[in-house]
Amino acid sequence: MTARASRGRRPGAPDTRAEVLAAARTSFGELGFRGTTIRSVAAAAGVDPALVHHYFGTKDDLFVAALEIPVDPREVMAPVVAAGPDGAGERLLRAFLGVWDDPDVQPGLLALARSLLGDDSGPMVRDAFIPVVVGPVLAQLVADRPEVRIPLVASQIIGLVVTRYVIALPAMAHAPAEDLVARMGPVLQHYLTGDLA
Amino acid sequence: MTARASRGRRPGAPDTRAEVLAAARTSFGELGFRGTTIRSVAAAAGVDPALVHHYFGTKDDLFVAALEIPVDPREVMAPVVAAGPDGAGERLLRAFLGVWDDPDVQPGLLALARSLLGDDSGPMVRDAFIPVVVGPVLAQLVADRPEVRIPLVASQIIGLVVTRYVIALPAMAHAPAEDLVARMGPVLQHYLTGDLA
DNA sequence: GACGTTTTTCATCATGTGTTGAATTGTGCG
DNA sequence: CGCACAATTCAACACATGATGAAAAACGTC
Repeated sequence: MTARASRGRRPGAPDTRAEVLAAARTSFGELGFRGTTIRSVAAAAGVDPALVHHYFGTKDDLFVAALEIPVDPREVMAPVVAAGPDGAGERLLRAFLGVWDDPDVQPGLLALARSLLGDDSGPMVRDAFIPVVVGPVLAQLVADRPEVRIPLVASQIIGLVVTRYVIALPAMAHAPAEDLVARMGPVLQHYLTGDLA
Repeated sequence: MTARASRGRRPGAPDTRAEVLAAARTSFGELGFRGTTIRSVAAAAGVDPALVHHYFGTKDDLFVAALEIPVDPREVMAPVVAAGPDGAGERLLRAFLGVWDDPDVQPGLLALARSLLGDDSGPMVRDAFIPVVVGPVLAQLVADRPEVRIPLVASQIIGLVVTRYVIALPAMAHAPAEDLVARMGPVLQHYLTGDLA
């Protein structure tokens, strides 16, 4: 306790730990969890594989560290839901794209998405992610029959994520966010509050 | 040529080869290419791993064998495009769901989709699958600006595939096909021929 | 019954992986 | 300087996987 000041070596001038984490993020985002190897991450960071284990423990630990995202979904969505259902489709999309297009956040989100889609984590996203995280937020925007409308909204948003970020279809990946808001916003609005046959 | 009739042993009464192929299909569909192991496929078929190699060669060969699908996309889509743009959204969706809901075809398609999404085959679907296979078909249904409309259609259909088959959100997975046609058909129609802001 | 062919298995190799623990280097503090 | 501690690397283990080639088992044909 008594001013147990640090002795010994200080963190290296180039923050190696951060470089390893960044390499892990992009690798997880591009190749998924199984496709990413500790050795390849270490190589990308110009470092020995054992160092990766030294900083982050097991591979799973490294994965959750790579997923750490400086964004609170509820905080982002608060203004969207606060403004009521009118025009919610476009605001929802704008907020969503704002987060995903942020270069600081995108690698982590991509890693999350890639693994949720690829590595047999169907149950994860089906039983936890959608119902617990995004479900309650969308529920406040929906006109009625949320059990029907929310999956429809999810389907269009997931399609957007896959085509724009995961697969990166040129027309989707390079389109300005506002173009997508204009084209897909009405569809989301329809799913949220429109007539549902 | 001269009635070189088969001598030796005949194919086993329970068609082992077919069982191995079926096991491979479901495994590739549930766990993707990387997640599937030759040993697990052999175990699921109650068979020695070497037998898998004996029938289908390498793991890649097994994969393409598992993808063999008794469906010609152009044949399925022909009536859809033949009837013209009116109501094409609903017809497109109906034909699509008809194929995917066929239990004979679904495992192979799932394996294909899972791997296209998961195993870093972005370039594959981006540069080959969409432009070559589905692009030309959709191009015949589109009002104008195909480079904008086709990706939008793709995004909604991919969202449907992911939520209904890959992730299997209950509301999407258990919905009767006609319900989905009624709810999402108009959206596809809008992407195909509607006003695009 | 004996041969030939196919099916099926056994034993094995080479490789890549996650992980670990000891050893080495480097830097600041007394 | 020399000590303490952190950063970093080396060497190696245990394990799973894809793949191979030879042997054994099953079955129809002559």
